[in-house]
Amino acid sequence: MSLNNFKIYLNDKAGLTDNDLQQLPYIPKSKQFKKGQPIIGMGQVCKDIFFVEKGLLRQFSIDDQGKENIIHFAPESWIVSDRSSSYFNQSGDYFIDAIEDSEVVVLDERFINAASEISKIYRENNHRALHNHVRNLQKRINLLLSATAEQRYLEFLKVYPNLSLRVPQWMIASYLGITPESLSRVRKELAKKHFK
Amino acid sequence: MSLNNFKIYLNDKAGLTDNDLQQLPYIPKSKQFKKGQPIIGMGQVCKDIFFVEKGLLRQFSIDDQGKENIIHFAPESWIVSDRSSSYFNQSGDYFIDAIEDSEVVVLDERFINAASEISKIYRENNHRALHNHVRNLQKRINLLLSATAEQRYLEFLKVYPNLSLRVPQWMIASYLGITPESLSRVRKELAKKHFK
DNA sequence: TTCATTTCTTACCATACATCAATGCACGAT
DNA sequence: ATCGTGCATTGATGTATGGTAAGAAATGAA
Repeated sequence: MSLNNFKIYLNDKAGLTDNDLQQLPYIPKSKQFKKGQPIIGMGQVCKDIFFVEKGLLRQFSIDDQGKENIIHFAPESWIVSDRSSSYFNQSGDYFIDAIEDSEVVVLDERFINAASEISKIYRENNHRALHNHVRNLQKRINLLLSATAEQRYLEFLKVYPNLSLRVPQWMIASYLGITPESLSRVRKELAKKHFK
Repeated sequence: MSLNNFKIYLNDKAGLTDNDLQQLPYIPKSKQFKKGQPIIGMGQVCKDIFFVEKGLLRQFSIDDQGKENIIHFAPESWIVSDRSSSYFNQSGDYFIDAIEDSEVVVLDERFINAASEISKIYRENNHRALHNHVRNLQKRINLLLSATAEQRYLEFLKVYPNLSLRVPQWMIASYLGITPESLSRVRKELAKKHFK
């Protein structure tokens, strides 16, 4: 419960000084989530931002055929939220749940608004982070438009190093937009290549 | 050169009052671009935002095999920019060019920063617009992960109504992540279905 | 207009990935 | 240990989309 990662985030990424922190309405606490436990469900309006102190979350949608599509993973020190829902007050299109037992800091609207009021730096960093998010999403779109399953898998390994062992393969497959069977074959091919 | 759409944008979408406008360092002018003319090239650092007063732009990247991938189209009153490049001062990953003869308002860093300083509403709207952008990108990823070429084409028709006749089919195909030949076949199938 | 170039369509075959089904393996519950 | 359940692998086959090539149609230039 030490919230080390979160403190680093507040200082380094968010840019909030100790002085700023004292002006906030409250200091966020973390919540525990068990493996498999939902953090938000589809259809809920979600105004919170989730900071992952420890563990691993995933954000995904479920399409008409009932198939899960994983938008992204969030390991330690990453942030997730259903921004579409939070900003437009519409019911969200996404689920978030825990892949591992996780410790998550929940930042609600009040906290975020207060931090934005208090600190220009926070505002700017927030904006920058959003731009970075857009950058990543566009890159993902590019890959989905043009890359093969193998290329997308290799990119996944780059974007999420160390995650390939923590995430079950069928989830990775879902993230890549292929079936678990296909991913298995891709991995087999890659293994073959590396022995040559 | 009346900049009607742009004025509507400044008032309605950006939320800048007449008073705000007078405080700005300058009032942006529009530039003309001929069909096919580049607006920014890959590798350039781009700190500008482009508002389309009239005409039609596209944003795209070019992958290793030299294939163009269209990220999105921007008809009248839409905005494009290479946000990844503008915010991180890195060379951009994208091209923007004109699909039709176009009239484009170029908003540079100075303008955007000034407007952000002057108006809290502008800042908030800007932020909201970014969130909306993220929402759209995520939706696009979802489609690319799970939908067939036909479903993606139907979605394109919804997102960009009236554009299917203005954009050459090979560009639509590029946006959808399929070949022009496949799009041709998809359209044929759809026509067949509608006659029954 | 006429000619040249680009875009669209169609046909045929190739390929990547999906689907289905069977098997094996790991891990937790009892 | 034993069973059950979910996950990963493998093979056989199906299907959507890609690649190539040719001709038709549209567009643009002279």
